[in-house]
Amino acid sequence: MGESYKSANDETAGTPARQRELRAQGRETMSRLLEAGLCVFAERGYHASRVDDVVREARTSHGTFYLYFTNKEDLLRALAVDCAQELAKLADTIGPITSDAAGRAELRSFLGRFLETYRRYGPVIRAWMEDQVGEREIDRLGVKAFTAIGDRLGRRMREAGSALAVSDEAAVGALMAMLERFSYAVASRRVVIDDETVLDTLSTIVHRGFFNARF
Amino acid sequence: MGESYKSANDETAGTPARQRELRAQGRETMSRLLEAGLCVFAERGYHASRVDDVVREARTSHGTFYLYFTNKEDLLRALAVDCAQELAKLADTIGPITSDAAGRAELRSFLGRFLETYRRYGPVIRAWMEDQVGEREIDRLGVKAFTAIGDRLGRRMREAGSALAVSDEAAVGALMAMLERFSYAVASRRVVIDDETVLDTLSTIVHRGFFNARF
Amino acid sequence: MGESYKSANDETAGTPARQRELRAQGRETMSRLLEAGLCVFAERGYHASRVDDVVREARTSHGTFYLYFTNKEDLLRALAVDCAQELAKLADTIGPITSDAAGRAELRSFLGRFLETYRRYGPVIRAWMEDQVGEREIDRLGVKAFTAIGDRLGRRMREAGSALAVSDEAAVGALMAMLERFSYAVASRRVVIDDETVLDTLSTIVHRGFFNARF
Amino acid sequence: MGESYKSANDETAGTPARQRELRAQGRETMSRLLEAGLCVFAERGYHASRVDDVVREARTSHGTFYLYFTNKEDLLRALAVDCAQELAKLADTIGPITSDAAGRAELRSFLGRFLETYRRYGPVIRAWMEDQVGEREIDRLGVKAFTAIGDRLGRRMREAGSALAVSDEAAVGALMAMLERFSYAVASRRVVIDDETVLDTLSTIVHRGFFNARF
DNA sequence: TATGAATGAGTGTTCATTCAT
DNA sequence: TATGAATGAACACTCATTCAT
Repeated sequence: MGESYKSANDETAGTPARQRELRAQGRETMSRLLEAGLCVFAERGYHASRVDDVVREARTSHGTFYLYFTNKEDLLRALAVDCAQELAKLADTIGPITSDAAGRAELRSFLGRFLETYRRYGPVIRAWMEDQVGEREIDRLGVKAFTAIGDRLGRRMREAGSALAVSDEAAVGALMAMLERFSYAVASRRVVIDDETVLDTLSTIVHRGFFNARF
Repeated sequence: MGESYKSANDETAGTPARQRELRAQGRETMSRLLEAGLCVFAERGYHASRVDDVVREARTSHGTFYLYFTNKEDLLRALAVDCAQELAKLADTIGPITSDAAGRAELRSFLGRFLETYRRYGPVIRAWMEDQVGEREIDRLGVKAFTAIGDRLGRRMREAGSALAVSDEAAVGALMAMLERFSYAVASRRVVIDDETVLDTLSTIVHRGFFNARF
Repeated sequence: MGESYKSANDETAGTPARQRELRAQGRETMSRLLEAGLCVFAERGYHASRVDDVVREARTSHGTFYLYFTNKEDLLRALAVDCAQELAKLADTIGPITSDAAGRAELRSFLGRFLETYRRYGPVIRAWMEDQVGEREIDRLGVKAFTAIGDRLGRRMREAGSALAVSDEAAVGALMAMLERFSYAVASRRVVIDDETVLDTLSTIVHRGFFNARF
Repeated sequence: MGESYKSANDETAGTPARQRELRAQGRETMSRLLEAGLCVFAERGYHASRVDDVVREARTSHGTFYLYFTNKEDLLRALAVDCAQELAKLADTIGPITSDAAGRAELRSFLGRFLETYRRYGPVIRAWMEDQVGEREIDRLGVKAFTAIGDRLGRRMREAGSALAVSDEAAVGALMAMLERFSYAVASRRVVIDDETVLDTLSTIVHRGFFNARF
């Protein structure tokens, strides 16, 4: 990833205050800052992260940071744009999740990709879920991205004939909640279990709980 | 709740630096501060909450706060002690969750109580789950409380013959993750669904996904 | 000592804001506060001492303190009055310090009494010497007391024919400086030497340095 | 002096939290802060000095202060390092103090240099002697520096055959006490006497009292 | 394009003093 | 006479942001 400086013109996120055109060196610096943001936010969480930490991680200076981002939130926004894009792609790849073994495989595959995405964009997703963002616009990106995935999963549930859940909305909400928080636990090593086990267990549970699995 | 000033001697949490004897007025003020803490933390989250907000909410002064708590963290600790106690009680009440309708009823009842507890102590639980606490001791309280519930639920799963989950630990982790985050979504009105629907849906899903429900 | 509550009417120091006449219980409380002041000031120094410490030491309450003293400084003033009185008495007892053995004995005796006084009133004297007092009046007490002793010692020097010191004023200043600070070192156990040795050494040195000792 | 930013690497005192490389401007600011510290501490004493006073004196901002020192104590530490160094140098220069006129001249010269050092570093020395420092490490610097001078003077006393003082330790203690406190009195203009007179008087007295002077 | 330096509003905490009972 | 409770001004320290080079 890390191509937000390409989409900068469209989104006005992660755009240097004055300059638009970035040369090689500029792109390199910005990329380093984005990466550092991801890294520092992951360690401390967005709120507790200091611009100072980011700058040190990116081996650049305070002044330089504000050459590329108007403030700390702007860095988050840039990352959020990338993350939302990634999640949108992810939503598109969710194939039919049938009640049989094939459905379970599809589900497992999706869960794996979600976990992977969380591994990279976890801090952004956390900021969304933990309500750390003070700005509508960024929040909206998250809501939109999660809604896209949730809607798709909801549709797949209905296709699977999983009518037992009283409320689709509640079911989808519960599923997304579990996905997000458990991914956090796994990605942050709060829960230490190898990925295979995690995915096996999770797909089984979700398949049975939400997708009417038969076996 | 709000009786931490009773258990103060045992726990030394939420106790004025020098173990003062509190009279009626003092107990009243302390109780107001605890309540205000819960309220403010719920609105803004622990980290973003200012001592100033808490004292304004409690209609008292800045100085008074430090008469009862050594610092902001100490207030959190006091609340955490209460919360942990509540959760411990909750863990004890989780009866057998069989695969039949009775089991589902038991599960639903537990989920309802959990949600209720979350409604009161949500901010404390959030602080635990979102890793906002800088202190081991407080964290330990949370880990212990959640472990107690998780262990109990895990035992109930095994009793229900729900052997399909590859890893008990992963399953319990996923369940707790869903419980915590979905309760947050519901309690904070980020997801707006009436409690009955939430509980119906959740108990069905969890019953099927984790407790081998037959129907 | 501790009779400042008797002289209260004359000095208006250490006098309760409203009441003048103290009954037995009142005198007892005030005395406890004075003693506590001495004790706490000695440990932490006047400036660093908290009213809270004094009150705790005197096993009484915050409110009570302000029943007897208008503020922290007022407590110091009360002690300063006592101390000044003591030092004045001390000044009167300084007999002729001749250049012979008898003079040295007289000197030693004075030094012993000074050290004793320092043991009790050290913190007050420190406050004077370290310029911790923000109030003219209290300062004046100290200056007056020290001047009285210094004058007397100066006279004894001249009587001893110790004309070698170029400036009487400077000599007296140096002597008082040594007395005060060395007493502090000894009384506070920063320098750990038994009193006999201290007095032997000091009297010898001072006798030779300031009083033209022959032997 | 004021070269603590040079010795920063060795001592880690007075160094910005994160070891920054200081350019000309930075060094200039730091030097201004050190100078201001000396100035303000001298006026009010270390304890009573406010960081605010220091930055006002240095004509800089509150935030800037914390760019160079982690806290008020750290500023004191930086000054203490410089002061200790200066005193160590001073100790090395104390030549033999014989009982004759030459010895008196040597003594007078030392006293002059001590007074000069006190004029600059008085507040630091005061902080040491008045026990205002809450930190072992800084204290140790002072003890070490004073011990070095005291040891040297003690040796010179013994060389001078001044065996009359019962206890070397007590004699040295008394001498250092006098030096410190009288220097304070002179440097702070509490005692107003011109330097020549002070030095003449002091050297005579000390020579006779401690160094067995013959004349 | 890069950087070290400077800033000041915001926040946590202490403590002398006053108040109500 | 005694006391626990309350207060708020004063101070230390942080950190996002701006500035000058």
